[in-house]
Amino acid sequence: MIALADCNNFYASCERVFNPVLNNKPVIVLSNNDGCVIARSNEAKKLGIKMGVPVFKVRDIIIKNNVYVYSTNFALYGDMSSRVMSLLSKMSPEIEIYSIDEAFMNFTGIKNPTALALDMKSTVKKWTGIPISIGIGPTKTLAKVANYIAKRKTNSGIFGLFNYNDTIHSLKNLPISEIWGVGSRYSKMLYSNGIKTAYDFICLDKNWVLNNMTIVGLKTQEELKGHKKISLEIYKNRKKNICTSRSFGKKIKDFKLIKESIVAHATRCAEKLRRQSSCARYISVSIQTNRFDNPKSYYHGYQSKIIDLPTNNTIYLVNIAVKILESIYIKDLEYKKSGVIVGDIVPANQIQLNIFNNHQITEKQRVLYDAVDSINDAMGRDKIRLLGHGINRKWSLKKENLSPRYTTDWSDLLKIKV
DNA sequence: TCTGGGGTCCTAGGACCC
DNA sequence: TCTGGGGTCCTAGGACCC
Repeated sequence: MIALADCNNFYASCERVFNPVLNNKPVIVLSNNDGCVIARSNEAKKLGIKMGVPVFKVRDIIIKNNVYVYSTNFALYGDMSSRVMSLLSKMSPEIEIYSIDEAFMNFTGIKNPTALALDMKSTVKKWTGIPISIGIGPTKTLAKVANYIAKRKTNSGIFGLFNYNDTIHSLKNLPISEIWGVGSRYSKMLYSNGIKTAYDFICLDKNWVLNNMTIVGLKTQEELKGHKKISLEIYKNRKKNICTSRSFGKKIKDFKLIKESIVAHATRCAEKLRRQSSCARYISVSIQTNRFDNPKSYYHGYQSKIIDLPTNNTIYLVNIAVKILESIYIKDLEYKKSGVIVGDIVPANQIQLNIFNNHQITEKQRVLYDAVDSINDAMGRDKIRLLGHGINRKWSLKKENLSPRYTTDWSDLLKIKV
């Protein structure tokens, strides 16, 4: 048996933990740049605020109903997440942390899975203040189905698919679009073929699924039938790509400002590489105009380069990134977004040395980067940075409704009146 | 006026090799 | 006029996830 624990309305719940005024009130959290709605409390969902909707489209609802609005505060959410995950992993050591607010756990051999799940739920609530739901099933995909039901149709927040009849009954009531692994494209395709529920889907011929939805779709179908095809990944693997990108606060033409953003993104990528002790062999830079403007004039310039020797050297990566930027930048366009991706990542200690290259981090540079990284960890991001990074970050984003970093910054500790 | 940011996996097709 | 058969590697694009 596999269990899936999922934090309810995670970001909104994090805001609530430190501000009880928000209890029972509609709360939403916005994406970077205060652009879209990316989390909603149940009360906000009831008001009809949809996931991913641009804020300006629901402004009237927000004002009319006194919806509490927050900018993203990832320092807070990341810290709350690691508290929740550490509690769960104590109670169930075989755990795969799947996302910031979800974890799969191996419940094989557990005599009373429901009791364990209830215990987890109350422990997490007591120690962190975060409400969670847990679904249990024979496969990951069925655990997802169970979690879906736990959230919507139970009071306890716990639901298990333990036998055949329950499972069939649940699948008959599950819309095809809610299946893990079936997104908007496949839902549309399946729907137009008369497939409306998860049950309809498992009745389909295997070959038809393979031909129309590749091996990935077939795995999903098998998992829904109770056959394990997606295994629990307990051991953290290094990321295969690392991406840093942002929309600008406003449209930008000026090469200098765009360059500053690319320097900042490449710097961040190098930091992320060093944090996981790895090096990248490939780097890609992209710049885009606003894709919501006239589609004919939309420009998305991107280009990648193979690095001859894998590296996590900030200065080297920044230099390549800027060179790539120079070759994709077109004058007089108004840019809205830029990004840097590094990939083909290898562990730093497994690099084949090459005497003709000298951008490998030397001992001296390693000491330098260790110092820079630890100062920035302690004092705040970018306290020490390359000059090309810019001073004002004029390209940077809007964050108008930011909550304090209650758990990660001394100056933002919650104040209690005595 | 205002539209997120980070990932994964699979496939088809082209370049190249013998 | 006739024009093989087997590989590998890389990239772009498309699907998905939270």
